[in-house]
Amino acid sequence: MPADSAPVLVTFPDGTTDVVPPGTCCGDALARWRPSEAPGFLAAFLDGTPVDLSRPIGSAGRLSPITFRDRAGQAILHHSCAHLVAKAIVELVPDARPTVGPATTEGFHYDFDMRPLTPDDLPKLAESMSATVRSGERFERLEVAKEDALRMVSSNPYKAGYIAEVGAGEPVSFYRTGTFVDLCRGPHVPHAGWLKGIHILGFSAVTLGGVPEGTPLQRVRGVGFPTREELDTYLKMRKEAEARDHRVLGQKLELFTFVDSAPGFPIWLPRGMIVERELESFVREHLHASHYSEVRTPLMFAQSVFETSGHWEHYRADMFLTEIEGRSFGWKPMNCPGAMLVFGSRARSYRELPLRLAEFAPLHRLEASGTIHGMTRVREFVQDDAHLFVTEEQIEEEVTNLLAWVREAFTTFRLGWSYELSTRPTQFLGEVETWDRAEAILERTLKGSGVEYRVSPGEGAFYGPKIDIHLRDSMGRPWQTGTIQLDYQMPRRFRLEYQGPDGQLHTPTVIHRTILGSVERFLGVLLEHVNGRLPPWLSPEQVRVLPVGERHENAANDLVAELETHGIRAESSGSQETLGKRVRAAEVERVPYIAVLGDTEVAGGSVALRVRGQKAQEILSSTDFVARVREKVRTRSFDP
RNA sequence: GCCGCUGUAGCUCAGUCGGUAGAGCGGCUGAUUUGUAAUCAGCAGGUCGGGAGUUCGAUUCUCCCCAGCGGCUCCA
Repeated sequence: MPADSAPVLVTFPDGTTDVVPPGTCCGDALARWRPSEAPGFLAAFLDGTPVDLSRPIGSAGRLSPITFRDRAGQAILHHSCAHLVAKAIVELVPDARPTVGPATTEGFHYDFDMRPLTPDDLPKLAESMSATVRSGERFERLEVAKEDALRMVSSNPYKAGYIAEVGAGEPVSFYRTGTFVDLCRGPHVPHAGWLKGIHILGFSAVTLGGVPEGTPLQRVRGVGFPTREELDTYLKMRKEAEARDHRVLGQKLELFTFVDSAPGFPIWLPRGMIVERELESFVREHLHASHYSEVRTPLMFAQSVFETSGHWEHYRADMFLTEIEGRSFGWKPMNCPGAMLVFGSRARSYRELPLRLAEFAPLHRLEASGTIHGMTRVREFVQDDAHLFVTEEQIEEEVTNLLAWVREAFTTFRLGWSYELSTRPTQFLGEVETWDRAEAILERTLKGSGVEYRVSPGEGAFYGPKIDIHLRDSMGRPWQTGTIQLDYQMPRRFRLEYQGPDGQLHTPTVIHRTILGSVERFLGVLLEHVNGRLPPWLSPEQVRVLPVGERHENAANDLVAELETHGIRAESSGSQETLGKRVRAAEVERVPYIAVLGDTEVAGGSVALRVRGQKAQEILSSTDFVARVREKVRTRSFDP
């Protein structure tokens, strides 16, 4: 009996086994194992490799199902959606040349070399895709020899390029959906009927490989779900996320604004300024406890300072430059040069180390016009910045303390964050050995602190490796906030020295670090995270006092005065409007505490308290109320 | 910076097939004195993003610029 006609032993994830006829496909084998769940299987792992359900099982092996609940399943479904988009595009624009269409974290995109898309194309694409979904056409795998594959894509140099990367002698796979055939590794969902929840989110031009002068490709972005209902749920969530946009909230809550004549330069409004100052106070409290000193250095320096720091060579393109009496000056994009000058302002002893210099100065960076984005990407911003001058032996302890502060700070805001270790870039200062040593220290510290982190090779600053902290906004876009960077170069370039216990002069190492990062960006992300409902300690207005009627207005004013003497930001809202309307206004304006005063309260020296977001009221004495608000603010409670 | 789209009152938006614009919210005034998410009425508010062109006439059509939005790239 030939080997390929012998029954095959299949092992399932629960350890059970089955013997199936040769040539049985993965889908059928899985259906025999779990008949009731089989309709949810969209692909399979065969010996750990993702494959189509239609893949025949060649020899004994482990088989497990993939569903949309699995990360891998989502990627497979999303990628299948990308094929549907490509099919629709090619039908609409026959000379469009598809390039790549990967699944992404949220959905998928597909890039095409074609004429620019317009909004009018979208309904046509949607109609075409839904016709394919209705047809339920199968995703059919074709395996061909490399030479044949190259012939099949002769009109598409992009695809030919991908095939060229396939090893000699290896077969190349294509997938056919109806009349559309696309080069693809697979696997795919069994048929187009799986893609009822496909939706195009938008399109845009992208430059191939990030090369600005390259041919722009048209990128179609989308999401996909197995059912229409799941898509609707997603779109609803997305709409809610859009409503939490910090640019909208910032304007509604009168925190900040922008004008056309200062693109990328935020205007902090009075209420926003309160939040900004509270954030700074939060940081300063920590700085004080952790033995930092605060300094303030010039916003501008002559070119020579930036030549010394290395910015002139490595960062000039992103700096605002100006000329003063014929001399070239630059607006500082970072605080480090100033910190170096402070350290160098007199002779230093090893007894002063670690010397921790904090600075909250405004920084200016000439960000490209297409990149500025609300408060999260601006041209002028303030960081909770500091430079720690240390001996090499002190680095690890300082970085460990910083990681602890990261944890404390972000936990206060109930924000989730992630770490990224960025290593030596192609353009760098100093010696490779120094970089290796610095990278090793950071890695050791991260491991020692027991945190998860991702490594980004080549993404370090030009003067040293760094640990970056990332947050995500309401739309899931990642933003870098904090950063901890090691620097052996700048102190040397500024000829900084301290006298060691050995009587010799040594060059200190510097740790550049900011935890919240830019206060602007941080507030932007935070606003989206809390949907504008800032914790009481950060709220510009902490208490709104509402007199029920005219005769309660004096009592309301007295309560506001009482709150203010305790440092609580309170305002009363007169009685011209109905109580319902004023309650609504306070809720819409995200005031954490609403205190209503009517006959009962005035008579009893109490307030009817409505906590933001909670319909239920509570009657308590005004003394207790004041104490409660004070306590929530003092402890920086997240919830009111 | 690149590609596409958008730009009408403080905000959200309608409208003008080319004949200089309207609503709701907000603001102001008045009436109402209200018990927990929108009381009623009146009034004010716009060189329709800026500039040029076509036209008897441009907010509307064309071009240029500016800004915003979505991506790309880059970054705190």
